[in-house]
Amino acid sequence: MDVVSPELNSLLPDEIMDTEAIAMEEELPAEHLAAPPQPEPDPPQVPMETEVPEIVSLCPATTSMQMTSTSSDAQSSTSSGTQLLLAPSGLIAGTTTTTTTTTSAKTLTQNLPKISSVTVPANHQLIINKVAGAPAADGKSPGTAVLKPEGQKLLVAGLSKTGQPIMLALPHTWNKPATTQGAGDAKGQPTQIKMVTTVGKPVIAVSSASQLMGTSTTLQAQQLKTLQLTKKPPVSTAGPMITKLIITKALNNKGLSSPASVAPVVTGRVVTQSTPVTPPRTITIGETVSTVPQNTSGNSKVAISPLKSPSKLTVVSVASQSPNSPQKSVTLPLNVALGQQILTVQQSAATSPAKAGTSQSTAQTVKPVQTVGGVGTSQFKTIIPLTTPPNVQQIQVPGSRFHYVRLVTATTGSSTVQSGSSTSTNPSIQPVCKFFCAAPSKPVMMNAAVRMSVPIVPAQTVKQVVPKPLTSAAQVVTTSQTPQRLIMPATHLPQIQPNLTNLPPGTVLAPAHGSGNMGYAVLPAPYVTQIPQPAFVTLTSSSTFSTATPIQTQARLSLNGYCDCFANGEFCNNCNCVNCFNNLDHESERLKAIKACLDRNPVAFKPKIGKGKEGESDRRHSKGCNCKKSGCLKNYCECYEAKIMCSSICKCMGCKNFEESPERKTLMHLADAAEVRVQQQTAAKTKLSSQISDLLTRTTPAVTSGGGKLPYTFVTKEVAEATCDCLLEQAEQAELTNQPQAVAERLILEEFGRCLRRIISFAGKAKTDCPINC
DNA sequence: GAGTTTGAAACT
DNA sequence: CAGTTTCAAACTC
Repeated sequence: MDVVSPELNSLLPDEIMDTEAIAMEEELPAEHLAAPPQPEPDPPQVPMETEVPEIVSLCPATTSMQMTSTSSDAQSSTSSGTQLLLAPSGLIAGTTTTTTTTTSAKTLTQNLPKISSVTVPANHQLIINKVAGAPAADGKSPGTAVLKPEGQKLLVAGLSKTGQPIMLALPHTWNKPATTQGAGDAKGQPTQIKMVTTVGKPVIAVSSASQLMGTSTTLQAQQLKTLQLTKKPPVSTAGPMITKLIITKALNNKGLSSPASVAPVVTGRVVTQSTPVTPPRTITIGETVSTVPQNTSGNSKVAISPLKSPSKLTVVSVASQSPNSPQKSVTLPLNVALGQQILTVQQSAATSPAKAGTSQSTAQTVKPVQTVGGVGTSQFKTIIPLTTPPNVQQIQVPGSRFHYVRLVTATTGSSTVQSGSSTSTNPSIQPVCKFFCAAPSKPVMMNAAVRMSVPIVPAQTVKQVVPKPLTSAAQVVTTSQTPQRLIMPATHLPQIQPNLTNLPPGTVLAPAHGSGNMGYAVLPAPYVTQIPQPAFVTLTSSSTFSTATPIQTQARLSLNGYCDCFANGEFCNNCNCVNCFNNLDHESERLKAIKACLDRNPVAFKPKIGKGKEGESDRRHSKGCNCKKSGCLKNYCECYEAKIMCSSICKCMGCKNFEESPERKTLMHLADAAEVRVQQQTAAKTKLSSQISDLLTRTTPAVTSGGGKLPYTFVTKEVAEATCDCLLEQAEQAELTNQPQAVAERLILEEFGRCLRRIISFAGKAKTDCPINC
């Protein structure tokens, strides 16, 4: 039984479709299959505190990619290929999903070949191991079972919005990308990553041979669809290296009618059936002959969409095509209509349009590749070109909230990624920017919404691609909302882990031009704003990065660690930096600085506040504070600032920021009291305003109804005299009774009030009785 | 708003 | 690893 230990899972981001666990699983020796693996000492990464892409799919970035729509078992196309099957994911995190996950998992297992174990760790990740020797066909074979006899692993990364578990099947041949990275990957052994959902419908598989071809057939609207991408690396010694990307997702398109049921698919096979709570999203896959002028021989465009924030669009472009490979023109416009979000992804090859797949794109045609699941909100679809796992590296940089992916391929093709204009309203993404310069956002609450459009093209391939209408074969990636985006170097970083699922919402990845490794960039919103025009972002290839090239000169002025914008992986925007290099104009310096920072401190960009170990508080400072004078009771202390107590890892002196600290309690009480006062004051003001407003609304109509000015009309000389008489009478009575002056004044004022009420009453009555004359 | 204090990060 | 320097936020007046 291969199970991710709870402890390990506790260290993993709940909301992340954790592929890291996958990598870890792969590292485990075979003998560990019988026993739960020991968690690694350190969490693979700090949990992202923001959104998590619902689904991240990768597309092969090498020579060719094909997309063809097939039935459920179409994915089992070419033999030795790396298959990635991504199932729709939705809300992954959440403690409340455990039950559902378990139930769904059980359902799943019923249709799967003998599964030795089904475990649902705390983070809702489930790894299912098939019993060795079970009569299950090799997953590579077309139409065969997903699980391999050796015991293929299925990882339930989470639950989709509809509650269906997201299964990620790991091939035994899966190798840790970091170690197997390399264009060669001469093993020639297929690597399969299959993410499936227990709920789904017949999949539309897209398979291809060399170029990204696509034929997508919409079996049913709102059906689960699978996109299979096949790619062949140009260099393969042991045989054709084919990377297949199969993405299956039950799309939840609110705008569409909900299907009665959807058949889940595992590698093209229906695993289970269940009735989705919500209608699956539908992504339209439109494929047309590439007509957009592009320099790149082949490219794939992938859009990764944000999780929580509907406004976020992540675009990952990674397809590279070898010049020698047969050109198969494929234009794959993907129209994703998700509420207000429309995502269009195009993939096209330069030549041979005749080979282009014929996928009908309709308004409801949906592209399978995407995912995203915002928590409880309509989300984007994330489409990520997939490379073979070994060629995928994750760069987790700025803050836990941003993850970068580096895809390394040996291809020379360049790719173009384009993102259309988008309107964003959400902000939940802004994850990280603890001190986001341009926005007042604070660490945990980042709600800086940024509208922007990020066209990206590979360096040296700068061509403008005009976003086209979403209608059919639009060849742009459009999102209604876009988030903060970061740009990261495609350098080879040791800490890079293959985890494309951790791509932050709004992440835009694009391949860098040039042969060899491909670079990807994540562009922050500010970055876009710096683009004077719909220009394209030129991405720097990894080759430009030299080892440990600290910025010692001017770049350091603003690219040092002191800049919060930089520390948070953001471009400076509207901040007060002097000689700022943290901008587009100094992209290379910035990238080098990032590299230098990461060389010094691999976790430099990770969030400081992460999860504590099991049994400890959920949140704790990752490094611990080092306060000496503040007693950890001032905002100088990062722990205190984060509203968490100091932990054992803190090196502070005279710490008073612990549970039983009287000083801390006092501060807390004072803070609470202050807050209560503020609330009370606010409430009082609100109430007073309401009363005044109410008084005006009640009295005014009686007095001024009909447009007349009754108060003035009825306060005649006689009325005034009568009122004065009443007041005098009241004064006399007070005097006769020897009332104190204060009491006398009060009685007089009360009498005056009564007089006014009578006047108003008469005025209103007169108005009603004689509306015309009055 | 200016000056001081403070602690993280960079640097040596 | 420890000490020093730099820096910007937090804090005080």
